[in-house]
Amino acid sequence: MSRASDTAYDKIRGHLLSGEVSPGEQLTEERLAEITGVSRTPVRDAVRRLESEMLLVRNESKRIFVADWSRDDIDEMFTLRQMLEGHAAERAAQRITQEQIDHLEEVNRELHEAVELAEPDVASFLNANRIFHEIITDAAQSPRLKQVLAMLVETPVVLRTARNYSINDLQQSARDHDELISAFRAADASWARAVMGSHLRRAFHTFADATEAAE
Amino acid sequence: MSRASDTAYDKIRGHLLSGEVSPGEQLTEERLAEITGVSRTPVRDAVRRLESEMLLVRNESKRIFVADWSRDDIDEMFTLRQMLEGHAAERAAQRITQEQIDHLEEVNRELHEAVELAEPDVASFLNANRIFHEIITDAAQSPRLKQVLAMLVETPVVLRTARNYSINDLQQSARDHDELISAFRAADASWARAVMGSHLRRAFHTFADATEAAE
DNA sequence: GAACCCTCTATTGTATACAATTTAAGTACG
DNA sequence: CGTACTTAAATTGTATACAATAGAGGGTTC
Repeated sequence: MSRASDTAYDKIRGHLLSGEVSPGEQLTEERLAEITGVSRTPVRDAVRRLESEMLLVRNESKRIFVADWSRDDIDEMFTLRQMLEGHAAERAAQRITQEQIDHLEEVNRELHEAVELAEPDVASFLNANRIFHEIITDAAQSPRLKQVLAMLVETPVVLRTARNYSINDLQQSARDHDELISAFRAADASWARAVMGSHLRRAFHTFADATEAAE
Repeated sequence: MSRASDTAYDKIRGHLLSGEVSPGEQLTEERLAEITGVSRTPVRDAVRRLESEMLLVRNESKRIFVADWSRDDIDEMFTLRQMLEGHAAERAAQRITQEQIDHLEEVNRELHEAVELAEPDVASFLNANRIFHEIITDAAQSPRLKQVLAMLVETPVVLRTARNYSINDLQQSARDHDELISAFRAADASWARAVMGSHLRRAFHTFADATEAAE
């Protein structure tokens, strides 16, 4: 994508993830154009992308709204990621390079540091976590799988809930990553898939627990 | 989508599936606008959709090309569909209505008729097959899953190869559908998933055999 | 004749005006 | 009152002109 189109995407996405707008709220192309400082044309491109990520939805007459995510929606999203990232891990175990394993270790070192503080640095954790999963997706060497997974990104509610994750949960997540790296080193596709599966399923329950606690 | 945008999508898609254009061939927005009879704006929307279906690809400088599919790409596509449609069948088994089962039977009757002729009507077969799978995806009641599966549609090469499928393969496909309907009637999610899995995996080998035979 | 630079052309990206459609608001009529 | 009809406003869709960028070709220099 191009410059204006990308900045529009980034700004709108930031807006949606920050929680400045509420689920169900209507947005118009014009208003988004004002916010982002570009014209409606690149805004429309950005909106299309955000629709495919389901951060925005349209009603029957094409008007744009901030998506609302039920607990079941999020459950289903994690289930799909579990299938697809499990498959990605399996493929990656057979294709990953030494350089990529080194990169995984480096990123996971940062992730460990972020969660072993007295007060965990959740923003750093989320960032390192995202990069870690991206490296695996790339190592799977399937453009189609990569494109499909791009639609299943973190949702605003999951990102905001992450602030309430317990230190234990965050550290378990880091240990899952350690084990994934072991599976990749052993080039054991089945192991990699299994670890990725439990990693993502646990992530859903961590989210669900944190949500209940907040209520 | 809107009128001009939809007609552009349909016409370009038809063009790509018909085989009038060859893999790797460059297309320009302007030329597509001429073909479709609308301006570049809706053409750009249509191209975005076809990119997400990977019928079109862009090079590093954003120029548009007809996608080229290797055998491995198609293998991977069927594998992803197997996972996701298997999941869809599982969910559908727990949610499908009597009306939807009736609809599946009606569509599959047409499919049977198309493949039990002396000279099978492949176009009717493909159409009924597509509708059959769509009903199941709808019955799964997961908007996200539906959106993801929309990216994994038939490819030009698979559609063109279908002309070479043997009568046996086509009839086995119809029998798979019969068994899926049985699984839905029994509301047996595990059975539905298993049948869908073997159905799609066999479909890949049918394609692969037909391709080899043609060479 | 090969490497580099320059210009011209082809192609995609952006802004904007206008068209089409949908929602909202009034207003008349029962 | 409320219901239906009419008109106005809001919103998205489309066309088009222009801007930005990438690619191709051609010429110059060594």
